[in-house]
Amino acid sequence: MARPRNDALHEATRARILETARKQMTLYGTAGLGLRAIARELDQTPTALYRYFPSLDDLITALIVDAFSALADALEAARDAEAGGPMEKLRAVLLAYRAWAVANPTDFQLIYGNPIPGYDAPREVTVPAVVRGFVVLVGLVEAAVQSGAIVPRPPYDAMPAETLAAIDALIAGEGYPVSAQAMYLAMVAWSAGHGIVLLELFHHLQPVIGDPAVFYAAQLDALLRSFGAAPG
Amino acid sequence: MARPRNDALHEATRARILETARKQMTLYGTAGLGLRAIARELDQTPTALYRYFPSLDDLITALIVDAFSALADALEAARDAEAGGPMEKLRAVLLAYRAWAVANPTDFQLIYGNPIPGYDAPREVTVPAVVRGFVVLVGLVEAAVQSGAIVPRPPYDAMPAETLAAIDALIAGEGYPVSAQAMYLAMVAWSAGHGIVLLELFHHLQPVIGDPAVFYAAQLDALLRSFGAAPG
DNA sequence: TGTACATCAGTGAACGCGCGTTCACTGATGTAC
DNA sequence: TGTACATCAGTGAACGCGCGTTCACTGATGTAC
Repeated sequence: MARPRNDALHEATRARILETARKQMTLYGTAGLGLRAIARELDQTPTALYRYFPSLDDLITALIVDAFSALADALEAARDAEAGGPMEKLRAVLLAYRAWAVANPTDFQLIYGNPIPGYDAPREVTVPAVVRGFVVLVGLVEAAVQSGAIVPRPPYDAMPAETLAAIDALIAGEGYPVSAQAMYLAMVAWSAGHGIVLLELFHHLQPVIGDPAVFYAAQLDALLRSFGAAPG
Repeated sequence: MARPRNDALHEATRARILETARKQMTLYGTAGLGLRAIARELDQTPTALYRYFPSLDDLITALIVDAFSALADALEAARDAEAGGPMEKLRAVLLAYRAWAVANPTDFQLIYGNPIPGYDAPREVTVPAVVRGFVVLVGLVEAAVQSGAIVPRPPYDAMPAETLAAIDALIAGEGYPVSAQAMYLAMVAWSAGHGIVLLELFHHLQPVIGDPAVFYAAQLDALLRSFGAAPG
């Protein structure tokens, strides 16, 4: 080939486009994303972007995958930075979940909020990205169960038979090396944190309870205490 | 006046417009709402809608207020239909919260999901609509506390000092006839349910735990048990 | 050392589309006199 | 009983705008010979 593509430069421009897209998204919402607006901000022709993304939908997919990866990075970093046992690491990871959402509200809306009209995420590329973050959570719950930090105790010592059957089927089907109880408690913790984060993000919490960080930490500690151990 | 406006007819047309808007919203998302698209669906000129709404933003505001009202209606109906004590009524209301969201996913996204790009909700009209639903929840928690069905018990017997201060300030400022503890527990229950509902709405729950209704009911019972009483 | 040329990043015009809102209007209708 | 007219619902053309995507192109650049 007579003129090889400068991969480093190409990648850098691609990153600049995504960065600008993220900025636009912050200003105009996830549904306000547009190729022309991004190009305008970059002082470029709209058509120039087609060198980097075959279509707007592909650009959105890249944004989504990046967001899931960044969230997973944050969760892994929190886990590895915490020196304590699995219970303390679990606490750190759930705190990091909220922290990331608050620091990156638009990215959080992109991956966990309303779908973008006319856009359909290709599952084969987004699902692995979701799983990576969830694995951090489940892994720590499993470790806490193994170490005896989490002990079966009401009301979380049992789960509905139907729920257990679904989890068992998933674990068997995908070959995940975790117990059904760990996966169940991970979902319990995730959904609990998720609810607070979303209410905070759209300002439904603050008028009542003040600082959401305090409220979130209190709920997290209450939940972990119910799981069988006092918070670290 | 020579030609009085037929108020019933006018109101009926207004309702038809809102109904069509809701249908469009279901198909194309909350951000896909458009005056022209609604008019097209109604076989009318876009300008005809200006007889009923001064602008698209006013139409969206009407949709939001209606959605909050419908949700509050559903919660009140669930409370009044349940024959048991405050604890049973509380459980019924929280089940109704999820049921309404699942039955009206787009309306739920409209009021609790991503904001619509370029639209700003007028707080003086939306805030009272939000409050009406929340009052149902807080009222029942307060009644349960009064009746002794909810008793102070770890981990929900206390709350952070900062949270208590914020809630006290709100209660004093607005003159709500409830205790801080009741308002706190209402927020705890709301955010817990909210998280499950949103994960279910965007299909993050189903691949793991199967039927969200079962999971939701189990979490609800676990929470109410922690509040101090066995579920009805 | 010089040159042909494949490939690169990016341009500029154009396509067909949908959008919210304005304006001047049309025809129907019910009331006041 | 008849008529003028204010108000109604709705029309149709037009405004200026932004959108994603196509197409043929320009000029630079680095390699192969």
